[in-house]
Amino acid sequence: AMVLAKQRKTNPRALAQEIIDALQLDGLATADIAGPGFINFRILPEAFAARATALLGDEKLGVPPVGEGKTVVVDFSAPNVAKPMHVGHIRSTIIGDSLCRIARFLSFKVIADNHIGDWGTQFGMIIHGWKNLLCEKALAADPISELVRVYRDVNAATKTDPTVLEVCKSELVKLQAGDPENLAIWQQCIDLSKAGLEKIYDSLDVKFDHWLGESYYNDRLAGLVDEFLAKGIARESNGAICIFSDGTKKPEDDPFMVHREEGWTDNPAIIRKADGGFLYATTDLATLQFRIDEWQADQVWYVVGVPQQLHFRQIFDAAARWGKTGDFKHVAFGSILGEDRKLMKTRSGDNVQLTDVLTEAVERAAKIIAEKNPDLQGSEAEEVARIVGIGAVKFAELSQNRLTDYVFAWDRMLALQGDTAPYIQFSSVRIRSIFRKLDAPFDATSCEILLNEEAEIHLARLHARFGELLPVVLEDFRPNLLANFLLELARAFHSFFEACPVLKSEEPLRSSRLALCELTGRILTTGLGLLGIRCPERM
RNA sequence: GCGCCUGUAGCUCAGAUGGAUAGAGCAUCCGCCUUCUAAGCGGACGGUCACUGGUUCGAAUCCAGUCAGGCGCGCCA
Repeated sequence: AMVLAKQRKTNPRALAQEIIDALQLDGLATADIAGPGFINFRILPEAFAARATALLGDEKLGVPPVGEGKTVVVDFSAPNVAKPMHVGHIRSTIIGDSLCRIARFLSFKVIADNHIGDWGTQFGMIIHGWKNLLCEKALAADPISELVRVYRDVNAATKTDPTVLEVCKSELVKLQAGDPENLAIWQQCIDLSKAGLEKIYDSLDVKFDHWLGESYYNDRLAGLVDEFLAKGIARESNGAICIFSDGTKKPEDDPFMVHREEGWTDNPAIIRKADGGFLYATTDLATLQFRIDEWQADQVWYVVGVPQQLHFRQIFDAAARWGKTGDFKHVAFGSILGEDRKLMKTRSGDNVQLTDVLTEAVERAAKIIAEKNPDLQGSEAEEVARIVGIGAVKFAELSQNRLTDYVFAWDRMLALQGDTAPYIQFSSVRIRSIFRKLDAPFDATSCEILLNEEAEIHLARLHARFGELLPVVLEDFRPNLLANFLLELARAFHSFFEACPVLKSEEPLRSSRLALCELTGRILTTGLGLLGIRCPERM
């Protein structure tokens, strides 16, 4: 009551008492005054019990359909073809997939689009290498590695021999002009790369609705530039076609202005090079147009690293001037740094590959399973190792704030102890174990939840929070809030598990506790599912 | 030069709209398996929230400045 008391120039504690006297809490809570004028509401256990009981019959677990009627396109992962996915790609892929799952659960119509880099200048080198350096055997064994090798060798050759660079450029020009041979090579590269990518996405349990890469928008780019010119949004400068500031914003808020030693100066987005080629910005604008016009997108979320922030500010600004309206968000994330605290560069080549991380994760999980639960054998043990290992990697990523940079470290990414997915999965396993011991089928919908022990009340309090939390997660695109909530719920369950016997308690307590277990299990598995993490039956 | 992100326990990190004694995990130490899976539970230890000012009854949180790290700023993506 302190803020209000100040406005009214009255005593805060007295005002708090007035407020309390006027309230009708109807057995929902008690209220009392504390400190300088806080009003503390204590929700009664009966109120939490009623809430939890109601949730037992709710498919959506109290989550409101805030996305009803809205279409959102989520642009994430977007690797370049003919290059392996390294650990730097993991954030976009995992965060983006999780946002898709959460948005769907909140009743958005979600379109997951993998905007792969399948039309870059790198194809000049790849095609030249394909024609001259390709080893068929190596290509058959591991296509992406061979493509990378070829690319690297050509790239190295261009450094020493300028004629190689010229040849590469002419291969690129031929490709862009529609030369059948080069197009065929290009198409093969795409197909081989996609097959490799699909394998990783399968193991990560990540799915896309579309794979509309850069090449898909090729034939729209020339028209787009013409339109920007005709509408006066872009103009020629030094031979290139550029979008400049429209002068409506203060320079410091204008993505088309930059400050250098000499003062504020133009910082245009280039949509056509002096040589006639198109760029990243051109493709992105064409892509945005397509998503709005063809897919009727109300929102577009770009799950792309923080270094591209300026690019997206320019794209969104240009789109607005172009008349493309919608709610566009750059869901930026911090960088994964190497041991030297420098950004992991794609071109440095010695980055840790994503497949190696995933393989190692599953192996470490398998080792712990063999140690902790030797009863698990064969294919079941392998399946559990995959669920636990991959889950741990995903959770390591999703449980932290997306904007913080971090130094890649195996042990941190692969931790299976502590605040990790396995901790949460284990609580779900304990719940399933209880239900396996049950002699008769249990129907929670006809149960009433009773709360007496502190551990029970704590559980029910968390149950009530799930539905409130999920919309907040999407407000700022912070799946880590969900991850942290699930840790809290799992922690609360483990405490409950130690303190409150379920099967050995007397009715009606037994049914109540079974219902608490069922509700907890449903929220845990649903919540982990929204992070793209599965729960095993046993572990 | 200007802009964006980050700075919290020995280490790795949480801390939504400003609220009361700043939280987890790892590590260290002490307890708990004849009871539903000990990948667990209970407890201890550990902090000038980078620094300096300001706004406020109240600041890790908002504002200004300083320092440190990362990133970005015309024809790559």
